[in-house]
Amino acid sequence: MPADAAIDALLEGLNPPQREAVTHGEGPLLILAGAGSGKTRVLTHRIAYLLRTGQARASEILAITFTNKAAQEMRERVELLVGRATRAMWVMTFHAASARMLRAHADMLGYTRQFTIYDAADSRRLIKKCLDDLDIDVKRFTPRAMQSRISDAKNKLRSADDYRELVGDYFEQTAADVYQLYERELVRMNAMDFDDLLFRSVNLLEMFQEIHDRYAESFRWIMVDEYQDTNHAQYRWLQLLSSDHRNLAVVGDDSQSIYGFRGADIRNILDFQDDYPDAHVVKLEQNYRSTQMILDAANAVISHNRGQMPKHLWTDVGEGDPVRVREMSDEHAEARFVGAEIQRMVDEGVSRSEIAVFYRTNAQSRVLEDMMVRAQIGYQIIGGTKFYERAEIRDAIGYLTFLVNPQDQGAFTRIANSPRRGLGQTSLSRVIGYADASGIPVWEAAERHTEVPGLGTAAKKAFGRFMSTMQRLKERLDAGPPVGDLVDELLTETGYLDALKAERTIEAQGRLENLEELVHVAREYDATNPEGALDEFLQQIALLADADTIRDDEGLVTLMTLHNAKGLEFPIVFIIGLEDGVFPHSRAIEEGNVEEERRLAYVGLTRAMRDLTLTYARRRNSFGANSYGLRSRFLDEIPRELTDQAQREAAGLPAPGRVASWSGAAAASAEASEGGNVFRLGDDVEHSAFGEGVVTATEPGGIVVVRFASDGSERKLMADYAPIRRR
DNA sequence: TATAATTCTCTTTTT
DNA sequence: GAGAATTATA
Repeated sequence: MPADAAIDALLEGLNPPQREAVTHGEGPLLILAGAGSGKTRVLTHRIAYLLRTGQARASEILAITFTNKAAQEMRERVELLVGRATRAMWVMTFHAASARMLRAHADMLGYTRQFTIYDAADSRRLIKKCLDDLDIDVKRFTPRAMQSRISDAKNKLRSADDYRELVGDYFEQTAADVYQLYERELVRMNAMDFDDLLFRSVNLLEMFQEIHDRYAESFRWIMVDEYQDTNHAQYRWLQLLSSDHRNLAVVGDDSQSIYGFRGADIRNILDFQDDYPDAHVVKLEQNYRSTQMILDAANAVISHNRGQMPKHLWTDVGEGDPVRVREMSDEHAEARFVGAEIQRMVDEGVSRSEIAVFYRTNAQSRVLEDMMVRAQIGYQIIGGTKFYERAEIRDAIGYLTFLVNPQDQGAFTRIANSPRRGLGQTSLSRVIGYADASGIPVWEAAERHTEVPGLGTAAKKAFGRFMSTMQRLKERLDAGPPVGDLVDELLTETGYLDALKAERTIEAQGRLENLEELVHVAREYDATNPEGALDEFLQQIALLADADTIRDDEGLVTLMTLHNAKGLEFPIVFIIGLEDGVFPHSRAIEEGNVEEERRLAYVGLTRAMRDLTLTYARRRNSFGANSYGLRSRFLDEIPRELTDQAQREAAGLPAPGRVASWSGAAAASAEASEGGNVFRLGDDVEHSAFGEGVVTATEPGGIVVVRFASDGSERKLMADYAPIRRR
């Protein structure tokens, strides 16, 4: 060990197992990192250590994450340790690294380097088209189901032919047909979907020895984050790159494997030691994040899963407060309760950015969002309807895509008649048909519209105008302008902006603003990538994840799904909708995937640093109809002494988590129909003097605690005598 | 060919 | 209950 002061500094402050992982030299390394055990710290310090000790050069480092945000964070933290050398490293997601390799060697696979990356929606549209072309009933064989089969096959590195050999029933037979056509269409359009990025880069490494050797020799040190979420394609990808030198260090936690539905194979981490019998294994079990109460609750829940790798998370930050569990009458009361609690905390000096609310499905965010707006609490929602899924943004990107990739019929179909140019379904099909028949890019077919059989005079004229605009833009593109300028000009020249302005509606106004935002995004890209090209910009936004849009320290409460919460931490966490059927999700229950849901619960619980509140509702409106749920089984897996229910019972209150008995509910509704003075948590009330408020607590003796909107004050009132009524 | 009206799905989770 | 997809109408 070199007695270098800089190296000592690097190891300072690390606990013994962390230090072990950082200083491990050559050979496979498995780091089992419990939640909050400082794995990013270990990874970044390991990279710095390898450089400092002269074992590795920066260009030999490949560090893989799942989201751009995680990659960005890792890059920044490594840079703090080693400075500029970071630039020579590949610190990025699986998909970004794959795309980069594929761009360099696209021609080897029959693609051009301008290939389009299709996101899930693009891919589904193409699958729909394939189904139509094959004359398959999309009611029986939904594009969605087909997409999931195809994606599943690709994640297992099965080509259409491979898949066909394994086909069992008629459904799979059909899926094989669709897969085959879909694949052919993708190649023809010079496009790849997300799964292809991995699949095709594995192809590349397997088929071309010299390319394989080049990358395998170049990346002598490979590090992988969130290894428990890798799928088979990613597994093979890593194997191809690391089998020569075997310097593969993976970090993960089997208890946090939550992407099985997307093909992640938990066996990758469970079997790592079988794959590499000489692997060095380090367990990080000291948690630096949460209180003991929170950890105990999380440990208790996860212990109901079978076959976990044994580990004992512990902390020395202290006992902390019990986990709060609250029952609400419905999802609105639940949202109001969360809002009132957030307001109370903010009044006590908590920053909004310290608070997060998690839920199982994106649909649950709506009620919360309504509440946050009404309560005027600043918030950010991660995921759901995404910026890049809006029609106008997709149109703009469609234009850019078509400019870059003249073979992309999907992009062509999208934009040719947007704004309206009198180019309907029929005319577009004729041009595409001509392109297919003559084996030319659709761009060229549209240019040669005079040769297209069956095209009317009006359509020919419209195509002429449209394509001369596109040609002008293409020339502009070839001059290599900043991407921001190009987007701006494109929207003007194509008449897109004028068409929107002419609408003079509020929606159109919103769309214009969104497009302005896109121009802004492009200009930011230009600023950070002075050499950047349009295809790279397109790749970057295609591979953007929801999680990448999370902003820090903006005084905003963060609302997101439990999946998006992985890897994050917040001092104060609310998890809502803890009902069987919601969480665990009904579909998971049906399919027998409750263990994955439980891991998701574990992920959620362990995000909280000091304050954790879990809520559930007796009644919930889903799909337009009321449904009555039971509290989540996960709640019952938390020992009572870790929650505040036991305390509240001791204080003479009915345990709030247990009021679910329907005698209580019946009594409450009877009271309500008589207009009596029984108030429940989350009720909106009106006081003749203080105005509107919400019930934040009830106490024995008919006392209710009400927070008033007017001044934010909280007052205890006698329900029977105070001048309040339910709104 | 474009719009308006009406019928259907749909809700897990996402790189 | 909302959005997309389909169908009817101009």
